[in-house]
Parts: sequence; structure tokens; C-alpha cells
Amino acid sequence: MLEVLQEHIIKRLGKVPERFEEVAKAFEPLRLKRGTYLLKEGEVCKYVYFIVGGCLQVFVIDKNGSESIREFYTEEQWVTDIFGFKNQQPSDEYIKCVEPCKLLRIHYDAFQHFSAEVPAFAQIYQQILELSYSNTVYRVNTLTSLDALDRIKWLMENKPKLMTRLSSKLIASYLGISPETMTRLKGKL
Amino acid sequence: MLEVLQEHIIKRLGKVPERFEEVAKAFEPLRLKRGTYLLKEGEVCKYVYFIVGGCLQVFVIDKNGSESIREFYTEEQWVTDIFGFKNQQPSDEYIKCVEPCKLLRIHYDAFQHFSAEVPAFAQIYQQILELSYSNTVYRVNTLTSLDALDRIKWLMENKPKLMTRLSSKLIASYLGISPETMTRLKGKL
DNA sequence: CAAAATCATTGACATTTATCAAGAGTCGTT
DNA sequence: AACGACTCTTGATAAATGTCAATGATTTTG
Repeated sequence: MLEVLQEHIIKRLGKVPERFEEVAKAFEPLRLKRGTYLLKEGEVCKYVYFIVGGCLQVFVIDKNGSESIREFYTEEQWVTDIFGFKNQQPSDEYIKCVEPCKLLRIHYDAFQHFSAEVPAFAQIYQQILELSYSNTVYRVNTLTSLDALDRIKWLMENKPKLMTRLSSKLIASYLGISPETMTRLKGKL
Repeated sequence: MLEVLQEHIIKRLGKVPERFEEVAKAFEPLRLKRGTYLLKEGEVCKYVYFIVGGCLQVFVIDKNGSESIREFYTEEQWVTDIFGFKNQQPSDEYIKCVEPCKLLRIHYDAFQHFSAEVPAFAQIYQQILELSYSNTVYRVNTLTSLDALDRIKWLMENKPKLMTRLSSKLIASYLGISPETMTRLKGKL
């Protein structure tokens, strides 16, 4: 699985990173079944995960007990609870496998170490941060400025692969609407 | 105004940063009237702004022509359109003064230069990024998992100063509800 | 300081979206 | 292949929120 990570890094950095072997050793491969939790509310997130294959959902549980999905993550993306991870504090969020997943995880201690010691590592991290932040900003804007139908259209145009890959129920949760409304609005397209 | 910036940096870094004088020279002070735009949709954001005094709103305009506020920024915070700034691409967002503002701005070229050359600068930037990202993640979760009344309660508990400082209309836009609903729900508290 | 503009509030009503329930279909697991 | 669990769809209804309009209060600005 490390080849996938190396490819990803080369793509981001535009070159083979210095000290890759050394950093790569800190990543532990994982194969997980659909439905496995990587993190639950109240737990401290000790890892950053790189996705080699599969799909994960990050979500919170509302007062009625239903999942409200903040984001999906797929191949060649990085997942963690950033605030909880950085401060080693309990999380508000859950992270769960939507599909069987192949992951590489790096522990907090190693992450901190390489952030400080390996410039290429810090650089990649910053790129991921900027991209994640940009995406999340965009997501806030779609949630507040678009109605349900336009959010569906937006997703179809901007993340068509998610639409086909995931169940309607999950997509509905991601868009902040009920499954029934999702069904009905799809008929209006 | 540079003292405020210096204080801010000392607070974040826990020490007086190396080469502060040099970096400080790159910041240009601005005094702006309420209602002034720093950025409009379609423009390329050339600056990062540090707020010495006042309040700004970042927003998009929906298909009905009304403002949908993504975030407010006040004293000792940093504002920019991160994605557009980093890639020097046209923005989707507007940035506008809600109050008369005292700002310090740094140009893209200087920003890039110091990011690469001054570790303390890069470090502060990364801290701001992490914090901004965390906040935005939190905001997505409140928008999708809470109903209008609970979003109001959330804001009162977590950002009480904004509630008193800004008009109901602006708060309503930030919470994704109409001013009328805002009035009515406030009666239910 | 006064006119003009904007804002907050209220009522009546429309629209959107959620909820509950039931049946048909699909999928995953054994 | 068959069972069970989950998912999708549809209908009926309820709840939440938006829109429009009018009025008085507040704020801004010349």
C-alpha cells in the first residue's frame, strides 16, 4: 500500500520526497470491514489516516439520534478529527467505514516528529490543510446559500462519483435533508 | 497598529518572533469605513488582512440576491479568501466591513516570501489555518445537525459577543434563517 | 439635527421539508 | 440460494421556516 502513498506524495510535491523510506516506516497498514469505527465521540483521535482504498464518513449524531454527515473521504485522501488530533482532546465526531477500507495510519507522536523534522512532510500537511479548509468553506456556503434541490444539483455536478458510489440515504444526510425528500427531489431533476 | 500584531504573534508563539521588524514592514495599515468591500466575487484576493479593530463579514450572494454570511471576523483575527489567495484565482466570496475597521494587510508576494523564509511566520500561518479549519468544520456540523432554535442557542453560548455586537439581520443570515424567523424564535428562548 | 434609510416586529399565508407508515425492492451474509 | 436487514419509494399529514406587507423604532448620514 505504501506505493500508493508515495505516488500521492510525488503528485503533490512534484518530486520524490527526501527521506521517504524513513517516514513510510511510521505508517501502519490497516484493512477494515464496512461499518468499522475509527473514532467515536468522546474519544481522542490518535491517528491521521491515509486512504488507499474504500470510503469513510465523518459525522455527528444529532439530538434525535440520527447521523449528520459532514464529509466523505475516498482514495488518496487524508482523514482525521483535526482539532481533537492536534490538541489531543476528545472528539465531537465519529469516523466510520462506509465500505471495506485499506488505510495507512500514522500515530500522533510520529506525526508531530516528522512535522518538525522533515520539511517535505510539513509541506504536504500544509497543502492538505489548505485544501481541506477550502473545501469546508465551500461546503458552508452551499449549505447556507442553496436550497435542497440546488444542493443535489451541486453535488451531481461537482462530485458525481459520490452520487453513484453511495446510497441515497447517505447522500441525503450529507446534504442535510431527509431520505424521503431526497427521493422526491430527485424526481424533479 | 503594529503593536497589536506583535502582541498577537507573541501570544500565539509564546515568544518574541525572530525578524519581526522585517516582517512588520510588509504590513500596510488601512482604515476603512463601514460597508467598504475588501473583495468581491470574481476578483482575485491579493491580500491577507489582520484585524486590529472592527468587524468584517465574509459572504456569498444566493440566487435571490440575498447575502448568506459564512463568517464574521473581529479583532486579532485573520481574513482572506484562502483558496483564491493561495491559487491567485477569482473568489466566490465577498468580504465587507460591518463596522469601521483598522486593518493591516500583507500582499501575496510578501506572504509567499515570508512563508518560505521565516519559520515563525510559517508557523503562525499554520496555526491560523488549523484553527480556521477546525472552526469551519464545527460550523458545518452545527448547520446540518441543529435546527434554527438550537443554532441560536449555540451562538448565544459560544459567541455571545457576536450576538450583542451585530444586528439581528446579520446574525440571522449567519445562522441561515430569515430575519422574521429570527425574531420569532428569540421569543421562545 | 432632521430626513432618509434601514431594521425589528407582527400578522396572514405560502412553501418547503420532516415525519410516520407501509409495501416493494435490493443487498449482504451465511 | 435464502434469510434477514436495510433501502427506496409513495402517500398522508404535520411542523418548520419563508415570504409579503405594514408599522413603529432605530440608525445613518448629509
